[in-house]
Amino acid sequence: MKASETRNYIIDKSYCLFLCRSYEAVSISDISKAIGFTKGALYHHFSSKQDLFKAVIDRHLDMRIKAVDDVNITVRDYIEKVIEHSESIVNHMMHGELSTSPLNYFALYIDAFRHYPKFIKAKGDFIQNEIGKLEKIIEHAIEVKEIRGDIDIKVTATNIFSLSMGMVVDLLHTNSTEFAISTLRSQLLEYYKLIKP
Amino acid sequence: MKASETRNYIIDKSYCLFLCRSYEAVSISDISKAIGFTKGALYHHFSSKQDLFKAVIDRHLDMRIKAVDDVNITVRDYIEKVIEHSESIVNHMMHGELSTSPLNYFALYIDAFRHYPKFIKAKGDFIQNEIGKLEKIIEHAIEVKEIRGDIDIKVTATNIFSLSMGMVVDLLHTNSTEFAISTLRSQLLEYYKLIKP
DNA sequence: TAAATTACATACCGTTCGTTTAGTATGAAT
DNA sequence: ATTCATACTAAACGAACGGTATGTAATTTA
Repeated sequence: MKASETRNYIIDKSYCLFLCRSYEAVSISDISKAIGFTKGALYHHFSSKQDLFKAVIDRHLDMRIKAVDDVNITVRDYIEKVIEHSESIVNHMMHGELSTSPLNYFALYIDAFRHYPKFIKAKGDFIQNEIGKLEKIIEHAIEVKEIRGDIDIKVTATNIFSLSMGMVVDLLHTNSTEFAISTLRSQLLEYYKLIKP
Repeated sequence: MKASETRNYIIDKSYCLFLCRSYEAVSISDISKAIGFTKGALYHHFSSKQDLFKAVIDRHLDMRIKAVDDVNITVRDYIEKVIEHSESIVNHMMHGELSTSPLNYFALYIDAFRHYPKFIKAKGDFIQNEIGKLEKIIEHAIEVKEIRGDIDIKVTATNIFSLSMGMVVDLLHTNSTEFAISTLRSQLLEYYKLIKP
């Protein structure tokens, strides 16, 4: 098999293991069993366990979650897009080929933070950028009088962002995607109701 | 030394290690070095690593975060109490005797979820209870016309709760307690402004 | 077609893992 | 004074850890 194919194959299989257990809990032997190759083969493609882990994170956790690119949309549309996007992510988590708990995704993020320092910085920048976009959308919405003008733009953006983040805490305990999504929808729409003129 | 004292001493020392690294990453040898006793002594007080870990969680993560007991307060007071309470927790995290990142607390929660099944249930119940209390406070606030009557009580309670949860995401990336707390305050007060009559 | 490189397997390295077993001071109770 | 449980130490257990050295079949290159 071609090297790059095998490499990606190993990364994908390892991803499943790292996702369902922790970095430390997954051994090289576990991985070699899962991929059907020996440890020697594994170390032919990756220089160390950390090296493999970083490759896993780069491939599977670095895909930027751009729910919305266009900043020229209404807040209402933004909310709808965020809900749609959250739904697709959650469904992918829970009902995808490897159905797993959102808790595992959190855990993988934390593992990435701990074992791959650059990742935490990238993630922080991403969030800042997302909120920045949202601020512009809100600013525009005020101009066209979609929402009230007496609100704090920065804080409102943070609030809307926080609400979508709150969903994940929800998911951690309920384990029902339908409930979590419908709750998120209610929360965002309630907030939208409040900031309408 | 008395058994119970030693036991608690071991739990406290182990807590520091489990907090700063993960369950798997902390070995029995690490712990025995930290406590200054041999591994044998450790196994005299605890039957297994898991047993010790559960004791750590019971002692250090089970202290219910009851920011507010009284449901006969205004929403405004509730918000103030939540901020105060969050501040004290965050300060304890970052500037306590063992100054650590909030990320570590998250990680410990996840470890608890994974290695101590009953904990996840207890935590879910606790959150439900907290939101329930908040609902009563909001209900009362509507009656006395502190806040608008046209809001959804359940959703509003969830929203306020989500905002405080959003702070932790903030903390994960900023690492500045002052900023996180002041952001939380702005967020909650902005929301309060929106639900005022 | 011969040489060189790639892609793997096999076998093993020293270390550390969680756990157990046997033994020893210590202090209280009989 | 003797018993006896308690609180610990010391040493070792097999298993598993991450990693490596060497070997070999297959593929590519010259």
